[in-house]
Amino acid sequence: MSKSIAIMWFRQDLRLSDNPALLAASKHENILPIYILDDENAGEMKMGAASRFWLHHSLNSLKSSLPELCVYQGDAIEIIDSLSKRYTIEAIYWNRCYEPWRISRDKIIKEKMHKQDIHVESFNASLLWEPWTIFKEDKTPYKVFTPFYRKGCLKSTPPRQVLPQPSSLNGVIDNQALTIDMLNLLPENRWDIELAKHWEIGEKGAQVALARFIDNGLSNYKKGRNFPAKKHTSHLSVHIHFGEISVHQIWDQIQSLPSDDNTDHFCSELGWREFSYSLLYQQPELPTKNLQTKFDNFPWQNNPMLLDAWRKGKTGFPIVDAGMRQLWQTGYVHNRLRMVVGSFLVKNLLIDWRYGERWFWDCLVDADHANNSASWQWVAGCGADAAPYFRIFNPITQGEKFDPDGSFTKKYIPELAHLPVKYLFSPWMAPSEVLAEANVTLGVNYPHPIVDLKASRETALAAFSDLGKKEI
DNA sequence: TGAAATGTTGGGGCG
DNA sequence: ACGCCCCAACATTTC
Repeated sequence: MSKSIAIMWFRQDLRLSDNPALLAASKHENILPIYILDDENAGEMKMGAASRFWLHHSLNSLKSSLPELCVYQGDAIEIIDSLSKRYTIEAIYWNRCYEPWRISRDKIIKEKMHKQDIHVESFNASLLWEPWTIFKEDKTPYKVFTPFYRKGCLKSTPPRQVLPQPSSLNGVIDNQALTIDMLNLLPENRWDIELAKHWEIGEKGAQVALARFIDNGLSNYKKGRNFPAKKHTSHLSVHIHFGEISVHQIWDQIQSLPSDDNTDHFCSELGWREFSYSLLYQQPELPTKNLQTKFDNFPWQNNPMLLDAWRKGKTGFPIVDAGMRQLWQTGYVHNRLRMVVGSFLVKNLLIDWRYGERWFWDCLVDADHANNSASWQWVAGCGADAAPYFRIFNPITQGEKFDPDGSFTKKYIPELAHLPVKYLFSPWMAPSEVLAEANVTLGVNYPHPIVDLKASRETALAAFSDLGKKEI
């Protein structure tokens, strides 16, 4: 007789606290905690390189806090099937994920297990409000953020209570499981070593990040969040994405503080995440298809040279390059700069937002399908409740406004470190003696601007305006 | 969660 | 003293 077990299937919930599926599994005598790297079902949506690096460390962190963690690689449907043949399974527990490919895969597994009379139970661990519960009065989903959040979420049933960590867990080892190292999640040329220095990965790191944010960042969040050189953003996105901390835990702690503009604003940012998930749930093709179909006719240029310069942070526009180099060096970009570099790619370079989405997907440690695709559609102007297409960021003005002393830009572009702030965001305007004094030679140690700001802006606006005419 | 173009106002220099 | 012009500074409109 094979051993009788309950399976706790970890996915995007790599934590012990406030983990509903784990708590349910902990009532069983013998638990097999598993993680499956399922690139097969993910297909094009499989995790990018930066995410894999994070996953590697997060799994190790999780494993060290559990009696055991068994990892597998491949089609989750087959792997769970095979487990069901080798063990007597009392139950399978997991927390819900919302990517379309996972929803359809999980549905198949659920049906298969039901046929074998195996109890399968899924829980909500990563959204404050389930996307199928928030609708307008006419029963259709919200398409505008503010009413979605204010009338939909805030007026709905409050988020569930935070759950305690299981008091005890009896882990079982499956000798056919792989080791975490065998998943090959780390890159061959070890850029991950430098990246790792910027982060504390795992459940403990997530709690530290939240505490640090509440102590230092939150008090001036609303204004401070716009300045990349300041430390007023939470840096929680990646921990939330991997479920090292739950939004319920965050919401709960912030709501327990005296309410003000800063706490409200931060909570509304969590609301944007809910909104993105709602959009993805209602529109599974969000990552690839313009929500506003008139953008299907947009005359993208998709010039590979320009795309390459953007990726490498060599556009000749210092605030853009600083953002893109921050992405490459740390796996993260400050929110203000995500908007700046996004606007620049789509509107000044006329490159399809999907190229930006793919690059971010590969480079961001917090790459998240719902957030990434909803945000790129927002920047491009083709999404729901999107920034209007004519809102084109001026990288000079944005630099001057949001990095006024130039410290952020100079950190990531050391070759401009000696340039006076007056010319830092537009080095091509600097008199030649100023450039010489600062040891800057355009075209040699820092690029000439790859486009003309004014002309490219006008081209983009004209292309967009044509779109409107075709529609009619 | 823009920016540029255009419009308006009011203080000060100047004939 | 007065009108005229210039032009910041701010407001509104347009893309």
